[in-house]
Amino acid sequence: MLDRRFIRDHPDAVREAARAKGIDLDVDELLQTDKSVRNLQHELDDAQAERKSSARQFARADEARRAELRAGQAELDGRLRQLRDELAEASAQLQELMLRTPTIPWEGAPVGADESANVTIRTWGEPPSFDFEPLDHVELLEKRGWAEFARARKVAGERAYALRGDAVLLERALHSYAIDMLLNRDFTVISVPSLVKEEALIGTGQFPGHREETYAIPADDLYLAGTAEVALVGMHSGEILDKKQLPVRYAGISPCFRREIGSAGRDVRGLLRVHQFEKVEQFVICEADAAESDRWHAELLSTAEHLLQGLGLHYEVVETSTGDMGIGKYRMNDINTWFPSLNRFRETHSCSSLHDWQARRANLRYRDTDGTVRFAHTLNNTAIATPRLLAALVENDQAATGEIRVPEVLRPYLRQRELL
RNA sequence: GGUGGAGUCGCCUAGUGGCCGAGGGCGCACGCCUCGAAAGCGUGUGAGGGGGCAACCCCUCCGUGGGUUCAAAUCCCACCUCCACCGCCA
Repeated sequence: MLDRRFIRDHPDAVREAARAKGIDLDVDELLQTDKSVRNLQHELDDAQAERKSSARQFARADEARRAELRAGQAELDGRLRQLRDELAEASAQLQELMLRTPTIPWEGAPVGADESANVTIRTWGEPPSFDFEPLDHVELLEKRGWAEFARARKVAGERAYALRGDAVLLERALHSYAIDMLLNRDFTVISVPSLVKEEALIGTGQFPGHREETYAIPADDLYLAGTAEVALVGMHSGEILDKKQLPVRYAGISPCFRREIGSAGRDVRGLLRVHQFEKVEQFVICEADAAESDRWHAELLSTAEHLLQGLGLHYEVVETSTGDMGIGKYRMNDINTWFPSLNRFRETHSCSSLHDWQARRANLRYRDTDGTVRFAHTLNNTAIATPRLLAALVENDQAATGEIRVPEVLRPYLRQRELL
């Protein structure tokens, strides 16, 4: 969501942002609706003031005066009802438009319709070289008895999986490694609900745009969140934090659920795209300052890179284009990790700055040192999402025997074993 | 799942239809006093929207949404959340 005053003052910037992000939004309609909401509100205010003063006079009035007042009140009531209806309708229309209004993307974002316009800004490491024919993660996991696909799909359908044995320990080691790194950076570890209310999903911006991506539990009016960010924003929604509490830094842990409706039939093999996965998410609430926001963006990105560097995984960092970053993002950098079986990179991390777009939706504010109440900035980035990263790890670190060389950083979590 | 109780301005609390256009205390801020502080005294102390060059003014908000009434924090209904007990349960 944007500031209505900002939209009034900079309609061209909003128009340009919508165009760059490929969002269908009629800014003139938005401006007109905003104008009529304000006009109606003003009329209603005046009528309301009149009505209140009439009711106040009533108590002290004699019978004759009361009859007179009643007549005036009846007339006013009709007018009030009409104004309220008109205002409610205009407000609903405005809200609908506001929810579809994008953040203005940063000036460095490549302009383009989709991911083909993304730009690789750096790469780290080298693809591993093998003196044997490497297996893909599905073959490898099955060879080691580390995963069950057929049986899992028997109970849970397509894209289901079960991890077994050392694969589970390895997955847990990845999460522990990420959590410890974030703890060292003054993040607070927090496990959050995945089962969330609709308002939480509107607050983060998943709704109304990507409803079809989210599992719904209609019997209880709940949904399964695709990321811990939904609960983390929701938990602070409606709050006014003190400036001293900022920045809020969370390592949010949760199971994540995604319907993958837009990619039906793609990546159906293995662990690359599943409906249920485990994620440690980096999440920051900071003050509403572009430079501060930028610093945190760099910090979150750098932490994710450190994690991958520690694991010795080859990756690239991508500057995401306006058309690929989504409605609420100011800036987005994906990190794509190398998958030997695919002979290419696949997205394993996504680092996003939302500026105050999300905070406005969720009504998440803080009191600045001068006493002013402002909408905060929010940012998020993956720390570790498995099993996708687990798949990358086993593919990259496999030996000819099918054993896995454990990266040094994970050994403390695996009883110092060097090979699995 | 059942029964009972509760949700008021950061915190505690007053408030059972019009003097609530929300009172008091704590906390906080500023001032007086003081060498300085404490205590004491005084003043101030929420959010949103709108209008005005400005001092300032108007409207909305007492968990949320409806309803009754000329008038609702107060009465009625639904929902949300919390507490207690019973049942069930990892």
